[in-house]
Amino acid sequence: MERTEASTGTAEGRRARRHDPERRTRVLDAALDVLVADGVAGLTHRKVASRADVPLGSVTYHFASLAELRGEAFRWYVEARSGEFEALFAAVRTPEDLVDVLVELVQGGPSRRRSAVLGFELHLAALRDPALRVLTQEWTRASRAVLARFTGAETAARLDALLEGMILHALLTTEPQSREETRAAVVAAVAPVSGWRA
Amino acid sequence: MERTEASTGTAEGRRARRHDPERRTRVLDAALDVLVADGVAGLTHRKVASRADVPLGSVTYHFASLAELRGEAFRWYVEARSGEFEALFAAVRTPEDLVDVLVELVQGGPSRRRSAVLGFELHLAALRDPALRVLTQEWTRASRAVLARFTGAETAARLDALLEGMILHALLTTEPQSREETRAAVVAAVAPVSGWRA
Amino acid sequence: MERTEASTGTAEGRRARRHDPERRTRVLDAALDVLVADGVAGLTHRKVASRADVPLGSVTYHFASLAELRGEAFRWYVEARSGEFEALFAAVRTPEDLVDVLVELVQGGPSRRRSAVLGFELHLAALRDPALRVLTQEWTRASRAVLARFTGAETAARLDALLEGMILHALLTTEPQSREETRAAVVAAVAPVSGWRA
Amino acid sequence: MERTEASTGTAEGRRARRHDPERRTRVLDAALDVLVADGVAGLTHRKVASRADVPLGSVTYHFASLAELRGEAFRWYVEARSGEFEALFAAVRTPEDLVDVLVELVQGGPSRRRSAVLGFELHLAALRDPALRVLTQEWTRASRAVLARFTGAETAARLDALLEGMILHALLTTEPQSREETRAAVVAAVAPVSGWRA
DNA sequence: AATGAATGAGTGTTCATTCAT
DNA sequence: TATGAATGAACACTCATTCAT
Repeated sequence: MERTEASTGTAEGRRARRHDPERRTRVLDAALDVLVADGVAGLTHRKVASRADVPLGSVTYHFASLAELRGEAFRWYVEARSGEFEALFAAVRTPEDLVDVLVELVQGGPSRRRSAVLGFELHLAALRDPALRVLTQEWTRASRAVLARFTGAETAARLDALLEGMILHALLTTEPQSREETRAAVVAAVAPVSGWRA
Repeated sequence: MERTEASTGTAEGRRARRHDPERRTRVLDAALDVLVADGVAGLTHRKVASRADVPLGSVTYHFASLAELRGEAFRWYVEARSGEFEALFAAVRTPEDLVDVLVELVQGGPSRRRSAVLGFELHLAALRDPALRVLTQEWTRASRAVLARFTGAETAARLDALLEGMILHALLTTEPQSREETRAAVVAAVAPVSGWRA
Repeated sequence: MERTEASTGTAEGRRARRHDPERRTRVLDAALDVLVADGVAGLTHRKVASRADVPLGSVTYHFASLAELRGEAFRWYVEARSGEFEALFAAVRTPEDLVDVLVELVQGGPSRRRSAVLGFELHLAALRDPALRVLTQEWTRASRAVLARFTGAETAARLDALLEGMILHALLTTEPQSREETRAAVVAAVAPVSGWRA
Repeated sequence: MERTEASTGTAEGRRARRHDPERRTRVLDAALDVLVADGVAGLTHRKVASRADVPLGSVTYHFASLAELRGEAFRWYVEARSGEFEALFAAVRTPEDLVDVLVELVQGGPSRRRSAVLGFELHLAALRDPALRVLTQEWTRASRAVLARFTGAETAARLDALLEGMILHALLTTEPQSREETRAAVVAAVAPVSGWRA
């Protein structure tokens, strides 16, 4: 179904091909929009259908249950975010570069908010849904792996925790931490790095 | 029921408190139980009533809306947790004591799980409900104040973030961090303390 | 109950007498306010209590049931309105006076609206509640009696119907009838009066 | 059910109408039954569902809110009644015919009661719901237009008001007006007709 | 006499899910 | 393949009414 390109030369095949995956991802994107706006609690077939501008039946057709829709949406998110995360560090050459990127990660404005909110929604949902825990573990593993390339595994783990906490606080506070404080915290967490590896 | 009539002060106190507070706090405790078990999304009048073993109408009588019930429950939790948190550090005399307490905070088993889950539920809910943000700010302020007594304000802030992140990871991971790693991370975060203050 | 003045010379009787009726009528007035604002369907103990600024229990204490409250409120209204109606015609000396008063009755602005709305609420409620029908009959009898003093019984009946219909239309229309049309209609209905009687 | 499949035009027509209109109109009829029996105040989804013998969900599916259901039911009623009203006057040839029809309209027994009750319910509800006022205006316009064909606009308006008032009184009184009195009132209201037009 | 507490019935509405087409 | 119709369970909330004090 996913790779029958050779066999789907007919008009019908092409049409189906053209419609279906487009639908699916549009629905998943809409689901993420709803998750950002209303949280896991507010995710409903109807809201997703409305936001994706597809019939209600289309959502239930593509996703057997709401749990599946939620899971697929979060999977879609983790994949996308892992890629972005990876990309962020592609240009890091020096410890200073690393710090810059990490500070930007925490202080990142509204553009980063969506991603951060989805991350915490996923973490909290995973607390009760083992199927989602696969995703949080994958995400934790991936992000630590990226950090570990520069800092080693142990520092990566604590750095990861620090970032998570700082981002959560940044989302909620009305008096945001100054860039300097954030930088100082990041530097302190990265500092113990004995040998630079990038 | 918990006090004999003879011991309950004034007539007003007796009349006003005969039925109410027992009910109210029992309902709030039940609400927290539901929040731990099913999250903010799963908080319903019915579940709370059932767990508190009171009629449905009793919940809606004491709390005008579900939002109010949720808010009061979280307020109740923040108050209680602030007290516990404060108490944890009462016996801290040396930097080593401080580290011990913090490690215990992160590694703390099932007993701490309830509190941690409620904390994250509150944080996520506060993202969308300004009324709850008052509580997260109060909680953040209070916990940092306690830490700052030993470490100074700036270190307290980053320590707070680190703890938050580590606790969140601890809740979700299947391969918990070793006590040594946790200790190392905490020590590193506390280390910059120039002058000990306790 | 209504005429024990001679026997209630005691302090208790006096106190009850002094507090009770004040409360009662304030509640009844509040009930009429609610009836005007929200209709018979919207009449609830709580709304009445709130508008009268008395405790909920006070309403249920003075009126055994919602039906009783409704009935007493309407009775209060009919009594008051009958008096006003009577008074309106006190100064009528000539057929021209009569017409003036009737036109004013129909065209009467917002001041008359409250009364008109209550009247129709009562009529419609009486359709299903025989207890209220006593009141509509009393009101119809009283208003016709007043009119009949000037026009005779038969003309009074049709005049009454005409007024009722015109008032109802006036309440609902966006393009109100001109004063001249109203006057013409009233004159035509009064005209057949062979012999003037006032 | 009312049409054989062979007679229902296009495929689209058939598919779209297989289930829906039967349901929808059955629900609307049931809603009118409830309105007659219990008034606007007594209109509930559950009563309607029960009377229409459909599941509760079916009512909320077809009508997004109770207000919509109420509005659609009244619209349905106004359309039907306008037709009936129109038809009543189809055979009118002389002023005497007109009077006969009008008298019948007022004196009309139980058969007319349902219609009259719905009319007053609509009028009272329209007092508070602007959406319904569209319907009362349409109904007033339509009925006056019919009358005006025989009497001219101005007489039609006052005739309309008179009829409304007489019908309302007829609904409520225990001692109904005699046919002769009704006839006399109608004749007097129609009399001013200068030139007969039918 | 007066009232706050309490409760169970009932309301409008939302929703995930199923199913016929 | 895709979707509108349909449904029954559950929800937050309102309320008349009862009752202990």
